[in-house]
Amino acid sequence: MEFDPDEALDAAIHVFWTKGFEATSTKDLMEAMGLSKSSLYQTFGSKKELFMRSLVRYCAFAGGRERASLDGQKPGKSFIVAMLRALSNPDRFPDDPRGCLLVNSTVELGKRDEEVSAYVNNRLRLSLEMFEGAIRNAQESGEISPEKDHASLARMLVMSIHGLKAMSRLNVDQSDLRPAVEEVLKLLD
Amino acid sequence: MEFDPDEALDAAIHVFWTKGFEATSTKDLMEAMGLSKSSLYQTFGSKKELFMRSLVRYCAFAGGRERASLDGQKPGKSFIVAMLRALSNPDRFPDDPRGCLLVNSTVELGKRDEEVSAYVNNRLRLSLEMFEGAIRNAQESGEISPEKDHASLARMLVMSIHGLKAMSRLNVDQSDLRPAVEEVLKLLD
DNA sequence: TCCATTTAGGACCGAACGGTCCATTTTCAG
DNA sequence: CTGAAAATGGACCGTTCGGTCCTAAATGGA
Repeated sequence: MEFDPDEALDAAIHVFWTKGFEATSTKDLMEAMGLSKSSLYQTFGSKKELFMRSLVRYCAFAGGRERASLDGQKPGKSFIVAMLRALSNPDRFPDDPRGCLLVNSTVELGKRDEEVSAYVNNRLRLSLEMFEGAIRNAQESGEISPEKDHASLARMLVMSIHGLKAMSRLNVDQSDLRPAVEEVLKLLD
Repeated sequence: MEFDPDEALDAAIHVFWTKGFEATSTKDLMEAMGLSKSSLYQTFGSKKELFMRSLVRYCAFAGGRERASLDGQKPGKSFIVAMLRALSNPDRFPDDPRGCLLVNSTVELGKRDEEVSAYVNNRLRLSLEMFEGAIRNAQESGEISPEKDHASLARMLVMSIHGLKAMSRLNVDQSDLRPAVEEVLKLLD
């Protein structure tokens, strides 16, 4: 039976997401992915390579639902609001580890691994550009005051998301974070 | 020569802060603390206990300078502003790892270690209460509109700090984060 | 059916892990 | 100076780490 590399990657994502890179052992990965050690190394080369593949695949899907809901129209204020509310919704994927693999990786490996650092930096830039674009669109359509600084607003949004996802790693009542996000969204008014 | 346990702890803090718990080995600790393995285990029991001691000591000092600058007066809006600006100042301690050991520990261990999780939760509560108190003080003195919700504002501040510290782990230009913090501070007006 | 490719299983590797133990040396107070 | 306490270095422990390799079994296309 040929295994599906994407399914296997999804399982790997889940493990790395939950435990982090260092605390995940090859044994953890074999069991979660349902692969023998030989197949694992044959297919993915090394733990680190597998991690990078997982990270890339994770990013390809993260936030995809919200982006998809745009359905071709230009993102504006309502897109930003929907995105942040969705991110602060604890029931988003009931069975997945809370927090964000990208944020986790930033904190765990950002200072220690060049490859991860470079990749995450790139994703960060894309994310910033997306929000900047949405803010500018909203300014053109009059949803957001044109006097506001779209660059610093976008950075503020990205920073808030990082805070949200970092705090989600605690077993606190997630609903406590929604009002905080609502406060942040007031900056768009 | 008797060694100073506090100095040794400071060295341990530095290592855990930089590398995280999992990626720090006993060898790393011995070298950084200048202790033999025997002395290390004699004095601190285990890697985990040493980590907890480090975390507690870190917390005893983190933000202490700003709290000290209060000099007895009740914290208000200017305290909050000063605190967030100080936290977003990359040159705060030139030689220490960027980011925050508490936030790092939240992300790395929050979901996986009960003891760390409980401690960090407690710290979080204290932090929230401090900001809530400061906001209420500022509302009483008229610095902040009394119509604002001090609870969600405080959560928003704590969340922003988490975001700031998480993003600080990347080798990005730190000065990019200051405008984001300034945006957040506008919510206090 | 046959053969080449995949996959599985597990033995095996050296290194590093966290941790223990003890004999020796160093320190310091009386 | 002396003796107890503290610190050291290093041997040693079992386990696990990431990773390799080889053989045997399963698979699927021709």
